[in-house]
Amino acid sequence: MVRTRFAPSPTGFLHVGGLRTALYNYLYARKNNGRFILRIEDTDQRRKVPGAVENLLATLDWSGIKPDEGPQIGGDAGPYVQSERLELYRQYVSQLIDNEQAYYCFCPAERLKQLKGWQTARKIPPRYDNHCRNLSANEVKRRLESDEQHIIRMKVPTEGAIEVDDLIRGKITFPVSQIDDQVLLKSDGFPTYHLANVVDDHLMQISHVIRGEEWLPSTPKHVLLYRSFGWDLPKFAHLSLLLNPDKSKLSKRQGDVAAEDYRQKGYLPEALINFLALLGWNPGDDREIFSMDELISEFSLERVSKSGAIFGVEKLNWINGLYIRNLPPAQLLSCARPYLDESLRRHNVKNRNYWNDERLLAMLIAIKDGLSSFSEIPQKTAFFLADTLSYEAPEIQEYLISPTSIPILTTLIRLIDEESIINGDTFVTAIKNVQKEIGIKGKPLWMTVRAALTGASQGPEIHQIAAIFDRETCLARLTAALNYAKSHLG
RNA sequence: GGCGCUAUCGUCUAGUGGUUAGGACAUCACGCUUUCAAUGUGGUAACCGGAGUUCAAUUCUCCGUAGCGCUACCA
Repeated sequence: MVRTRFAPSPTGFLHVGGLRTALYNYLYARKNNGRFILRIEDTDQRRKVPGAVENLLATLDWSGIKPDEGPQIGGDAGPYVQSERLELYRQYVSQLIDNEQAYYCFCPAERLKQLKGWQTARKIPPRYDNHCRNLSANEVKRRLESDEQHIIRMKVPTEGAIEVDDLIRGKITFPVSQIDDQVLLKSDGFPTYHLANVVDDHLMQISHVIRGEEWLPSTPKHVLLYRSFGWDLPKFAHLSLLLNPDKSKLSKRQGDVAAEDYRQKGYLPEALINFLALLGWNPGDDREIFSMDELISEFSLERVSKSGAIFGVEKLNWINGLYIRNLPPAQLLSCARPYLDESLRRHNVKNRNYWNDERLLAMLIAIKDGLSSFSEIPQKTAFFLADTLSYEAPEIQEYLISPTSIPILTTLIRLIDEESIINGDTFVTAIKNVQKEIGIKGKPLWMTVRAALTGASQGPEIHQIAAIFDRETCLARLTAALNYAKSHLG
């Protein structure tokens, strides 16, 4: 039975790198008819952020990754929050103490700090000096009885090598002499990551540990722990890191790193997932677009690449745009709703009778081809919603403050005024009739109308715009532009 | 400093002991469109360096270089 897990610590928001790790774990479990477990690693009380767990769960849920076991859902191997498993770790660590594979350490933090300073000053590798490794049983007993503050350290062998067999990278050898006597239990009674993750992965019967590359160097420590306990090893797979455009580890400084940021910016979860899946994995052929179900049936660890990948927003934009364009109208409207509301709010639109769903959807359809994320909606819809347009841009004045603008607009207004109903077709016919009447054609004609209607030199087709506005709005805008032209042409 | 990982177009990547080194994004040109997009066609663009193995290395080996990670009572 394949069992994978995603084990974030609740120190903030869900990092997109973490989301990718979660995704690969999820895909691998689903692909192999296994189970995907979510576990919260909150063993560092100081770094705990209120609300982080809830946020994590919500964002994961939004992304479409659904754990089979975890906090809130439950499961046979719970609890799934490490701070609720303290007794378990204490129990297992005392087993190691009994077997002399771990020992009490009474070194105060101050001494360790000094030691480290001394070592780095002499450019020797900072290591614990095993000061408490060989304390006599009597001394340990005495100091424990006098309630001296202590931690528990793993007794790491002094020589030999640990070979880790990684599913993505192959065999990797680590000299054991490089490994410190790791802290297993902290003075506050909480376990360190190393202890907790080994105990939990074993107890939760995790078969494949798929995690970030930053864990590769500590894997031999974990292997040592599995051995000390006499447990079978899970399989390991270490994923490359996600990077900034300058190849440094993906960080807040250079853009958005929280999955939540992308959600807020109007990226569809399906698009983010699709993009993330391709960042380090490929199907072996030319396909680029995958639904979650398709990813599940195609995924394999063999096709995961070893090198770090830059999180390039350009391609995400392309994928997201593609997903937006393929959205059925009803979904397009519901996904865009928050951003439409923002647009309406910005322009202080009160007349929701006029801007009803039908009209909003038509507007959305008019602009959606150029959209790479929903957050562009307020900017792209501004000219539809604004009460008054600005004609100050040079490329607008080129057409409006021109000898041809007054005859064009005057004639068009008259022709439209004669129509009882204005839609895309009748509006376009009216423009063509302007051409017939006054002989102005081509760009000067059409761009003047566009400028008058939108205050911009580019946008959706005139046909579409006119279909969205009603007769009165069309007339009002043309008249406003005509007045502007008149006032500037003397 | 020590240990480890990684190295193909600007980016994500495919691939091979002999290939015109393939695709996608981005970019450029053209077509479509009386605007902009979307879309279609085409173009520019890459095997980190040096040795070795070999008839032949981008591919295998070693060395170097660079980038990254780890080196906490953080995960």
